[in-house]
Amino acid sequence: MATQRKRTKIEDIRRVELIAAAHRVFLEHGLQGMTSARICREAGMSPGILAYYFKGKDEVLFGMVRYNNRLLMEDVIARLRAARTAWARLEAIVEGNFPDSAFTRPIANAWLSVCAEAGVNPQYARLQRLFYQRLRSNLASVFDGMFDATRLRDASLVIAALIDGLWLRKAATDDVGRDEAITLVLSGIRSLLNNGEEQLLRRPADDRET
Amino acid sequence: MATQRKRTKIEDIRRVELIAAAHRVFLEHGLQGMTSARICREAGMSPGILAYYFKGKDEVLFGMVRYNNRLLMEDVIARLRAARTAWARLEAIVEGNFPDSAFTRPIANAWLSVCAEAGVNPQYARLQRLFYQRLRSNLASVFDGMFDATRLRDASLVIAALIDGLWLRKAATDDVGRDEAITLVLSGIRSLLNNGEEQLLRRPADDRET
DNA sequence: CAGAATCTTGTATAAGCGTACAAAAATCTT
DNA sequence: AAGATTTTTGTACGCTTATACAAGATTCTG
Repeated sequence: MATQRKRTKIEDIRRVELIAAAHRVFLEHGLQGMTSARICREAGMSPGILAYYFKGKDEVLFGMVRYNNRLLMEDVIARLRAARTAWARLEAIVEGNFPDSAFTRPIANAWLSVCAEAGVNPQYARLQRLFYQRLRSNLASVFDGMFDATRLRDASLVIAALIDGLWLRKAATDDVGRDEAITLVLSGIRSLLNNGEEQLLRRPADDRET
Repeated sequence: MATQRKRTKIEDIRRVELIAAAHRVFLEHGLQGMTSARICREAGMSPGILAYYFKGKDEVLFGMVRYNNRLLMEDVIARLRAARTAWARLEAIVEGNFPDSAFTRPIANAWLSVCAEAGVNPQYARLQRLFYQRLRSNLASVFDGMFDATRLRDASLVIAALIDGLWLRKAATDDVGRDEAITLVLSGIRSLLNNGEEQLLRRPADDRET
């Protein structure tokens, strides 16, 4: 029992350290350059350590993606809870997709390389789909009762596309800042809504675009 | 002279064949899985042939990307030339970004992997930037005299983001068809324009969304 | 402080990659 | 057709990678 407790503790510590190191390497070198050796070196450990705590490199990677998604989602959920109007909830969702000081070129690139890998590795594709479903259900919670199913779908598609497209742009040219990206998405959404749902959504004009 | 002509001919043939084979491999296995050996096997030649006609693998790759970009752009330019109204020109640009029967998951994925690589390889990044500049100058030609610089920039950003986002979505979940994607982008643009530029752009209501 | 369990290291292995290159085959020249 | 040139082949080299594993270091137990 005592041994059990200690073993578990160290094991968890190392796993977290390795995942954190993997995350740093990931952001710096992309999915491609995230090698086992580099992860271990970044964590200040020897090359073989990774195989001791993880079944393989993929396990580290999935752990990392899961970890980050959870952080992101917790943030969005917290913001959603604090929001009082429908528009504020929209803002929360959008801002949650551009996490504070995480809308940077390296991160955009890293995320992009995961998307690219998802096309080959079904495991990644599953994570990707989960991500989209969550965004869509968040949006559904805002538009609940305002839109019919097809209009909800269209709106979700367009909003998701806007967000993803701006991330992609960030990765490519890095000429859009976080605040500008959020403003663009929100004003895009406003345009969509003003074009037919004037009465459905409480007018966002009384809010600030921040 | 005769030798010159013949040599050049064979050389060009092989280069084209290899680029075509590279393209097929690229679509099937992604940028990652596009190895020299596979390209040669796909072309029905021996592994060493690639080094004979190209300086390295990258040269094949850049040739491939350039070739495809040129095809795409020629298509857009032809459509633009045929368009008579501003809205028709917009349609041409948007449709040109969803080439006929090329809006498929494998292609979306392949394109995505190039974007991801562009974050590491500056050569790719250059191609990427050229691509964006062309889209932007095309859009500028439509909005010429209607928008000021900042508004043009915003519109270009949003439209490009919409297009890219839908491609990314295609790669991830493959739940959007080509026609639907075009419709979504065009109606998104319409919303944007209706929200302040009613008089500037000839009303698109008299056009069909096709 | 032994002895055992746990943790860590460093290296070895095997696979896959791009590329170079000698030799073989094909083609052209005269 | 013989010799020269171009084209193609197959292989081999060097490098990088993930992973396995024996041996050493550390920590816990009694």
